[in-house]
Amino acid sequence: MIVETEAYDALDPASHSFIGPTVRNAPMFGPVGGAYVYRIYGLHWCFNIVCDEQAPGSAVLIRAIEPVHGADVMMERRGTTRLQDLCAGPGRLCQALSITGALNAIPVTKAPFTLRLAQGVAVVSGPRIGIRRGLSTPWRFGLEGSRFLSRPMT
DNA sequence: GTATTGATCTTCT
DNA sequence: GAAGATCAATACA
Repeated sequence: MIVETEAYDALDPASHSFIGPTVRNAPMFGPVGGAYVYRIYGLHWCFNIVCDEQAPGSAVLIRAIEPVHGADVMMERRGTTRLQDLCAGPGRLCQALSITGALNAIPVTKAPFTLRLAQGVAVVSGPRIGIRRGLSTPWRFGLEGSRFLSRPMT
């Protein structure tokens, strides 16, 4: 279950789409529902879902998930058995779910992806993580009280 | 517990 | 050539 996200759009200086379409960020300007997967710091992958038909260049970074199914497989991929360390962080969840650049630009509405809407969850917001001061908009969203966030929402 | 640093690739200057 | 939507190991308190 997705428990933490961050929002980016083309008007946001911290967004990859801010500079306009390039080879790397092309999926952000592609069809809504597409995956945007990019490498960061040379070794981790980050997974976004393209959104907002009315505003090209918009996407949501998935920052943390709560393991509900297949924790055993995730532990094997991540090399840890600590539940809180499995998927709490954009790079970690990609390793846990085996998301790589091979899935870049693929619609998340098709295999190997499956998305379902969560029911009755309370969402809170806060400043984004890892964005330089002044650019961190309050566009981070998390499940209230979740123990599986990459960082507390405060 | 917090702080620091290395890993190592892609993109843009 | 520098910086980055990060993580894990290490050093120290």
